[in-house]
Amino acid sequence: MPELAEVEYYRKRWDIGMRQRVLAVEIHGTKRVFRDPTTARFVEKISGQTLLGSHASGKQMLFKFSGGLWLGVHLGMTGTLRAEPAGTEAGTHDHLVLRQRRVCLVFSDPRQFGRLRLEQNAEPPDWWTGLAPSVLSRQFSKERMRRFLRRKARAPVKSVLLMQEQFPGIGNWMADEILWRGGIFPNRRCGKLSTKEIRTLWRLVRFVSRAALATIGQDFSDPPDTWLFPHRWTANRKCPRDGKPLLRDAIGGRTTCWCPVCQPP
DNA sequence: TACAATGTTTTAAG
DNA sequence: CCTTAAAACATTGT
Repeated sequence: MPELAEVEYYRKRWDIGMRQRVLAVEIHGTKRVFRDPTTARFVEKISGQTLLGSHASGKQMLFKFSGGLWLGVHLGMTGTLRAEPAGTEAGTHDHLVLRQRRVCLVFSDPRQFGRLRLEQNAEPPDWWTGLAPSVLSRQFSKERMRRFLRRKARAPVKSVLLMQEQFPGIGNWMADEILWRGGIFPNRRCGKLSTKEIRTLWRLVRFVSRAALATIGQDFSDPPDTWLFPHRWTANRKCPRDGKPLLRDAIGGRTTCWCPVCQPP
């Protein structure tokens, strides 16, 4: 589920534990979310340390603890973060629980496509500092995006929007939203996009990201009904622009929803 | 029952 | 070496 704005929302769930010491750590250490050996081995080191900061970059999160500990969190498809009253028992899919005096901070992930990592260092880990710049930053220039699309000339634009190396935080629903707004058929090859369409895409990547952060990212509220978002999974899917039935099919290996009128092949 | 689910990584093929 | 497609991962819900 989590894309850019959902990740931001979940990141803030742990704010309540900021500057508070972690008294105990509970894990489901054999689960796939602990696939990095160092994390599984050292995660109990968080015990006794204090949560000092949190950051989100695309779909990645990094939590800073005293003692030079950095906890990396990726939510995969079904991961969530939440805070519960102290003493709450861990549920089946609560793979990491950080117990503090007043609350416990929980990472939960039924499908376990998510990932936890832990490093100890004075500086943030390399995997974090090497992440692609935010689509809302100045570094995400039209020129940079154009070069990327040219490199992916034979791939469907839908697949390319999901590539985190260029579009950090964009996921399945955001990609569909961007293409629907731009009137671009999701299976179009990137090399065939016009200069005008590329400019439109650039603008919409930023617009949808910004607007999603302002709604979902704040309080998990749905974007307005004028968006594709609330319509794309409903039984009787209709385009909010023209009322025509929305189509659904796998494009680039992912279920894609589009309007055949707004987004002709 | 069988398939699909807002994601990434690995593997294989071109 | 580069790009692209497909399978794999683990669980739940329709």
